[in-house]
Amino acid sequence: MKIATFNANSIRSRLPMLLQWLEDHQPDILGIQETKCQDEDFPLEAIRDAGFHVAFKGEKSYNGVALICKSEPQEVRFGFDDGGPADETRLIRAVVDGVSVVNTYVPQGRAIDHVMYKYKLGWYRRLKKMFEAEYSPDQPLAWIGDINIAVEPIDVNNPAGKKNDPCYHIDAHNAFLDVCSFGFTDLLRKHHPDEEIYSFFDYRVKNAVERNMGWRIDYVLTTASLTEKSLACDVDLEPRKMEKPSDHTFVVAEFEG
Amino acid sequence: MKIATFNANSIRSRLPMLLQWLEDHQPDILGIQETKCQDEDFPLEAIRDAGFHVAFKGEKSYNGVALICKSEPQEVRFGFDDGGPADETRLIRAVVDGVSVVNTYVPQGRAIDHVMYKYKLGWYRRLKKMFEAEYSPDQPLAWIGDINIAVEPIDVNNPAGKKNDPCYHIDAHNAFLDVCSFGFTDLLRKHHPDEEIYSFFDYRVKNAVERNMGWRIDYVLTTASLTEKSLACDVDLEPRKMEKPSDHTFVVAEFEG
DNA sequence: GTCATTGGCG
DNA sequence: CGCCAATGAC
Repeated sequence: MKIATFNANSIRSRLPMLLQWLEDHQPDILGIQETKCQDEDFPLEAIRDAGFHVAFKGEKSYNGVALICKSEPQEVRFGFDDGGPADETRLIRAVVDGVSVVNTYVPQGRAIDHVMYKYKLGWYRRLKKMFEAEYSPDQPLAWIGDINIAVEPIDVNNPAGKKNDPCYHIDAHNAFLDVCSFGFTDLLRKHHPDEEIYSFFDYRVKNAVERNMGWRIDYVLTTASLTEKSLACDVDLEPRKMEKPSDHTFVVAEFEG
Repeated sequence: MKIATFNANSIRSRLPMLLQWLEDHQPDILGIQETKCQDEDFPLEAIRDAGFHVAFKGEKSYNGVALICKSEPQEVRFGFDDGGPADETRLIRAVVDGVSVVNTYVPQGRAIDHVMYKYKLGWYRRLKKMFEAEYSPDQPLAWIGDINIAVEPIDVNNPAGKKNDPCYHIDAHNAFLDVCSFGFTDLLRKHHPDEEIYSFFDYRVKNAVERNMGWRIDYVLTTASLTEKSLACDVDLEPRKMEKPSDHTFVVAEFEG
């Protein structure tokens, strides 16, 4: 079984390469973030024609999430249900082949003194409550997506210079680690304890991929039963090197069975 | 000798295909219209590297003309010099290998009840005066470019429906024919008296090229001494069929010697 | 439909 | 740098 995540930065702009990637890698579950399109513009047919089911919710210009699956996703739900902003275009959940999947596009936060950063930290608290209320660490559960946090120094180029970045600030680290305490393991780090592997490279940094100047902010996190079956987890850098890439690339985890 | 014209609809967007076309066809003179770029952004070096001289004048977003030549163009001039609007980015003249060349991007006219249509008709009158004042029908002279008029019913798909189009209206026909009375021969029509051959296909018409639903609004017109040497004149439809084409394509005339 | 523009965003 | 949006031209 293969579970992957990809921030597409516009699924319409990335459709040709996405279809190629689906054909080449045949993931069982692929979570997409930043589809950046309204539901009526979503390239549903092309993805179905490639042999996949898909559930999605988007809006004009911003956000937008999708789950692309070999099997039909069950119990598809969008957003929070806790009385706060639902953020339905940032959170999609489903059950696929008996595995619960939560695909998130966590708010980036803008700046640590910005109201959106407070919102981001709150988003992690709400996420933890959701996991506690609706899931168990004993069940097969995968949390995937663009979580907009690099956790350890090894997860970002020049960590010392990023202390006040909303994606590397200490409060963000703690917020993320608190959700992980529910029972999640970061699969890429499990399989690559010491490697500077990044999943996002800012367009504005020249030759960022070649110079390996990026961030690891896209994750596949799993509870124990899945973690035990995990065989590998890697970033696929090839799509980031192609023509007209997303600024993010794919993180792919492979499991027994 | 080969003289050609091409409305590029952005020379920067069309640069790869233009360079390929230059390499393949090696024109002696190619007039470009709608370069749509300021002079500092003009892809001068790429064209020189392909083995051509080039003279050009453009502006941001709109208009822009160029002459791309095997030999260095002499006596290069831009625009009218009659006291009216010079329109320097719509008219370029030069002498190349002893042949006088006038490359025009005539105003489209918007609509027959629009002030720009009056301006277009006036433009043709100014053009005739320029030919009369500065050229002779006895000299080798080529008037090339996007003239934004289809002259005969055969020059446009569904002529009956185009009577009120600023590119097919009777006043436009007369304005154009009056300039031709200076001594110009329409070379494509000379070599193809009965064929529905078009040089422009609206992007908005689906499969316009395959259905041959277009306009002939790009011309190579010559005075007698050149007309006598003319061996062929054709529209090259291939560039219009490629990826990301201009809405216009090349008209190419071949001459003895 | 395909250019170009400006402006917002990350 | 490369998405998005809106607008204008043809």
